[in-house]
Amino acid sequence: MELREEILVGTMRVFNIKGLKFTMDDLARELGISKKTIYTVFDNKEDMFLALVDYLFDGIKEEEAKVMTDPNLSTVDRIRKILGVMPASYRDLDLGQLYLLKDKYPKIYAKVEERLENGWENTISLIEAGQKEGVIRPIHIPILKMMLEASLEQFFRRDILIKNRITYQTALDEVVGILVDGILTGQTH
Amino acid sequence: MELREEILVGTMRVFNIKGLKFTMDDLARELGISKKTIYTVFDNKEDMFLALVDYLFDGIKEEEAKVMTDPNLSTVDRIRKILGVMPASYRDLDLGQLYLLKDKYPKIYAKVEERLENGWENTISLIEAGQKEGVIRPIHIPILKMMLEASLEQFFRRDILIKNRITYQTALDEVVGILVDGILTGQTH
DNA sequence: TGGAAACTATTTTTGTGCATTTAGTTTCTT
DNA sequence: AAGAAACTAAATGCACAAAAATAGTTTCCA
Repeated sequence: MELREEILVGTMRVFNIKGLKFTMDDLARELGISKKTIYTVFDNKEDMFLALVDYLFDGIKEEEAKVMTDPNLSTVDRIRKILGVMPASYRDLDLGQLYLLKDKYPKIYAKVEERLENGWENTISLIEAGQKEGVIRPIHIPILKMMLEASLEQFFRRDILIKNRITYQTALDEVVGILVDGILTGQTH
Repeated sequence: MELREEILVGTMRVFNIKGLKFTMDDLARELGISKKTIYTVFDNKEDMFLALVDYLFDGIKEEEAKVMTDPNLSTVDRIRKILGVMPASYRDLDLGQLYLLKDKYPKIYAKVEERLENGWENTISLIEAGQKEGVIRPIHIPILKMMLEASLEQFFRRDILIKNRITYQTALDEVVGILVDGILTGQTH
């Protein structure tokens, strides 16, 4: 792994351990390199964060592209899979936490916001396709989007998963399942 | 309407206008009565809040009782209706806001927490009944609970409803609809 | 009886100086 | 070329006092 990527991955690690208030010294210690080396790659902390956001979302886009181009999947299959892609990457880094950087790093906040918004383009086009096919009910897509995002947020904010002994993956699968299938049985697919 | 109830309803109004930082002077002005009169009914502000919480939840319980005892409804009908009862009362007062009183009025926080928890007893028993009947899939009820609560919270926190020109009632119906039916068409009920 | 308004004891908020922390640089060393 | 460590300027946090706001009481008046 190249140095640049190593630093970004290390940033995620130290971010998850120390929270959003990690210092560049923390990061250097975590990586076992000196700050000087970090600053040979990135001009400043903000640039590093911005690169991290792109790195994360590019990974998501890549996974989404796989789902979109897989010829063996139906539209509904694709929706079911793609609804899990973005949330899955939350395991690497709680993107919601980045929102707390709003005051200190407004640029980062704007970038996360923008990429979270654009990150739904594939999903939206799939749902619209599904609606044209007649397999998806006419719903307000922003509401569905909001329900998924809000549910994810709760996984981190409250200790609901720990309390109920549910793993993140199980919970995520169930949330997507409820959104797609609802809670009723006896469906015709 | 008796004085006590008038004060509680006025508290909701002023709470929704001024936010959680309304003063007793604000309330007296809103009601067109003097503080003295308020203090003839309630010993202090905290007691008034506690009474308000009970007032709200008693209203919810009442609506729920109607749903539970209506002999014309199936279990699924009941679930669909009862999932809307608690959220509907959020229109009167954003209960989520009361959570912010945690530091200043821990007693109120505890009461809201306790009543929100107990408020799910009817819903839980209905879902369990539905699961026994085989009409509801085996899901983790806490996750469903969390999804509804998290979605509601978003209605108030973000301006998503205004942005998309969706009324609260429409959004609420759609959230409940998605939770119960999912987003797929072609279900057998 | 109840409203208006003045009053007071507490709380809450605000501003400020001081100590600490931290981003980014520089120096020295291997 | 890269690490360790010292360094600086700026940001942040904190203690504490002054100022403002507010809960609850009291007085007076219609």
